[in-house]
Amino acid sequence: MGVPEKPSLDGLEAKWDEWWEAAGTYRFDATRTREEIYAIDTPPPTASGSLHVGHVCSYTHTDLIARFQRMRGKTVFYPMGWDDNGLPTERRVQNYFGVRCDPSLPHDPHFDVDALDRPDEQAVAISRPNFIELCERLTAEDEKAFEALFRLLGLSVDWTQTYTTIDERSRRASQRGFLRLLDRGLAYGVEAPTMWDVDYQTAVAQAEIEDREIDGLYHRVRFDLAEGDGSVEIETSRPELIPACVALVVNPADERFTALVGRSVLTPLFGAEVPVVAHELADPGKGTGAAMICTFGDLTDVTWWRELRLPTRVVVQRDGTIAPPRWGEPGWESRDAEAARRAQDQLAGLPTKRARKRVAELLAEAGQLLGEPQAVRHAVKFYERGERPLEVVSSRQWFVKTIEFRERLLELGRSLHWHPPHMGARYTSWVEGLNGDWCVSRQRFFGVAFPVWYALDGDGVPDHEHPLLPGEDRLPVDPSADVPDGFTEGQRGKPGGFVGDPDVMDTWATSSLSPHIAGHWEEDDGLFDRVFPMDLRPQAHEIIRTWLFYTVLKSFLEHGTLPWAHAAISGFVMDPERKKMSKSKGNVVTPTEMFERHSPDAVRYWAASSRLGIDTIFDEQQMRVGRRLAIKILNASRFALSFEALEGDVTDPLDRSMLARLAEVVREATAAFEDYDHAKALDVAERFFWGFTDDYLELVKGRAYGSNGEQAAGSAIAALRVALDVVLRLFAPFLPYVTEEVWSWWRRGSIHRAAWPAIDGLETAAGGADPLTYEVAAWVLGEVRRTKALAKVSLKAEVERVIVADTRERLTVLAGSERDLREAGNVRELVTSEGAEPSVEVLLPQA
RNA sequence: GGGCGCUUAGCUCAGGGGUAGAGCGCUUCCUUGACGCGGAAGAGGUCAGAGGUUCGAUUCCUCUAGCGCCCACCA
Repeated sequence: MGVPEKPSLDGLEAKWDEWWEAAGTYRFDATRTREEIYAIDTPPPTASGSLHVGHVCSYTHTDLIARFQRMRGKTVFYPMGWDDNGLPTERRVQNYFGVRCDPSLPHDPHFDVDALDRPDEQAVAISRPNFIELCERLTAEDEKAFEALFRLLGLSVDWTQTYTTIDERSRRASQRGFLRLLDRGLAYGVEAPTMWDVDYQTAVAQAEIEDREIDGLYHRVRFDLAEGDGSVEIETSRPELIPACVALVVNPADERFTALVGRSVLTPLFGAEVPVVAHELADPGKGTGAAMICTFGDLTDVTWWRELRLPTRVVVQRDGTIAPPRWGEPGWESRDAEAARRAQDQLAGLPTKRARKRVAELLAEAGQLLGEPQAVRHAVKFYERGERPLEVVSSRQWFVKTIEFRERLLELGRSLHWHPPHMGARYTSWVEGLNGDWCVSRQRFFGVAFPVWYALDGDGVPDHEHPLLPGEDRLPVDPSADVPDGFTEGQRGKPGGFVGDPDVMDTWATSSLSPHIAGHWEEDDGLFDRVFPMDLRPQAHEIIRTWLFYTVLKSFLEHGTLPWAHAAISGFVMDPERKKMSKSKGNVVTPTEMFERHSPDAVRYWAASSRLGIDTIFDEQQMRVGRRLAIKILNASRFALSFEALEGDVTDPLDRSMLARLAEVVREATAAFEDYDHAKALDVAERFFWGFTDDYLELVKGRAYGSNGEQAAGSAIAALRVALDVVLRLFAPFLPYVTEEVWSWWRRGSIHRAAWPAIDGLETAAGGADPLTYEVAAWVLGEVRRTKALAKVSLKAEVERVIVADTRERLTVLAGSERDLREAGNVRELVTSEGAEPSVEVLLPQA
């Protein structure tokens, strides 16, 4: 191609992206063996959001590793997925098309959303398969935009390896995974109390729950003994649950209550006789030491209820309101059912928060409330997307066994290579804190359906104990549209017929199979066996407890192994005020803007200068530095390739010494990359490069022009070319565009398929030289420059004499570069003085 | 309440038992045979605080403080 007269960064992106695509530069080679493959479990970004600089940063980190591994000779399995499964997409489709999903509706094969008749602006109910079609249609647009942006960023993804988390392959993998767990008894369905969001009206898993501090009131309430005099006081922030109270609990070692254990008390207002029981989990230090057990106020209640085999009396309904009274019915016995009914009538239909206030008033009127309620701030559990506290609701859900494998899961966490290592602690603390099996069913619509139907008996009651399952060859199925073997569509919902399971899977049930989906599990065995277990999972730290944990769990349950060898955890991008950049905070910067202003190479430079696991400050200044580096590479390369004399053998001591130094740089950069420390690799390469242009190029350019004859010039030119070749390859993972551009001037093929620089070759070229010659020469030249700058004279200004004082060793090697040094510094005479403190005295002519 | 991480120049960050480092910003200078979308140089620091180990601590240990994050059963 030749060296251009005026090199520029403009237009490199379009040119090289097209070239790489046409040449298949980043195409995965499925014919290679496992040892020759580096497989990455790329995070699928959420399709209904938008990409911001945080994505740019973390995806760049992954790309650096991919490019390094590719240059080391690996064929890189670097797929891309789009996460279009789940609530964000569901809500977006509802708003965008004005529809809502009703899973009970049959699939309409002739459905046309554009022809929908919507006279009253009401959302139109459509079937789940039709709803999924709309989700796929809408997200396809986002996915195109995302791909364009990732291409611009220069990600070396193999764009023929893409998937979406709602596509057929993902649904098939999710359902297959579920059926296999079910078959082995590792997944099970059960009616049990679970955390429930009253607004979304769905069960949620522990991983989606977060604590939030809210204001509450402690109410001190008196429970009178059922027989004889006496009472027990308790404190509660949830008096509205008194009708659901089934026992009081105290610690067995708490002597204050020893005499009461085994006796009964009456619930205030409702007159239900409940026992006082003892359990280790009761904390003598909290409240009065005695607590109410309700069905269900929190997960501790569930534990007590289960372990103490207490009865159930549920008052909170699925929409978060208090149920109408049933006092007097079986299980709702009361000393005064009429009074209990009257009391609960005043609460029925109220949301818990309002019922709380009302109960407090009733308690006060009844004289059962002691003192004024005390204000407290306490942590309460919320669904991470929810607005009201979670309730514990009993419902039928699917679970995946987790708890019994806790020790094995902890072991697996320890054997995973975490980058940085301390991120492993988050996994450990999460697994140690798990309090139940993974609830994988959600009462939502857009998601992967459970491949399950239930036979209906003569009364139309589903038989949950014997689910009807499809063969794996039928997957994916939608039980709301497909029919179980041996039935006909006409039998749907009829006594003696069947119904489909209405729930969908937690999105993580799909995401946790990303290695399986990307690797075509059970569909292309050759491929899956070659890429799994994968080498790398890159991801953010906030989803260690979800995506990372569930992927480990699924891989362990299915294969007994870790899904990957390494986990690279990236930090957040913070704005200059140190707030996390996120769409909701309105402080996001669009990547496109940054690409236009600074170039993709420059943006990558900023991303690459931050290390894994560290939060990064968004810094445009750093992008300017990256741009400057890219431009410097263009110009220095052009210069280094511009000398007309013939390339010779590298014989000059300074040239050899520079190459010896470069060998050290390659060693350090390689070690850093192998240790997943890309920032250090960049730093090492960059440091060398700036010295190379400031010192080495200055020192040898006269000689390269021929000032000392052909052979001396030939040595310089050869060394320049070797060094440039190596430096470009060191920079290639970081600055793919500018390095490819320069490579194309004088080399064949793509630099991104070239070999990572080898130390051996450089050491051979250096002929056993020591880096010291280069170091001392650069030092003396720097001192000459400094003197001239301080004297405010041109760098070209002539120097009378330079006197260098140093050790014999350093003065000896200085002789090897004396001629270059005198020419570069325009120095008439160089004198040395052995033994003294190292110094350089620079004598300028008298003005 | 438990845990993890951070605290080094105005800013963003490296470093590591023995004169404290880089880039940016700032100031000054230079139109040098590639680079003004340049280049060179200068100023700038009790390495958060207190103890301890050591001949010597910014570095190792302990504690304290501040910041950030993760986890924790709502009495």
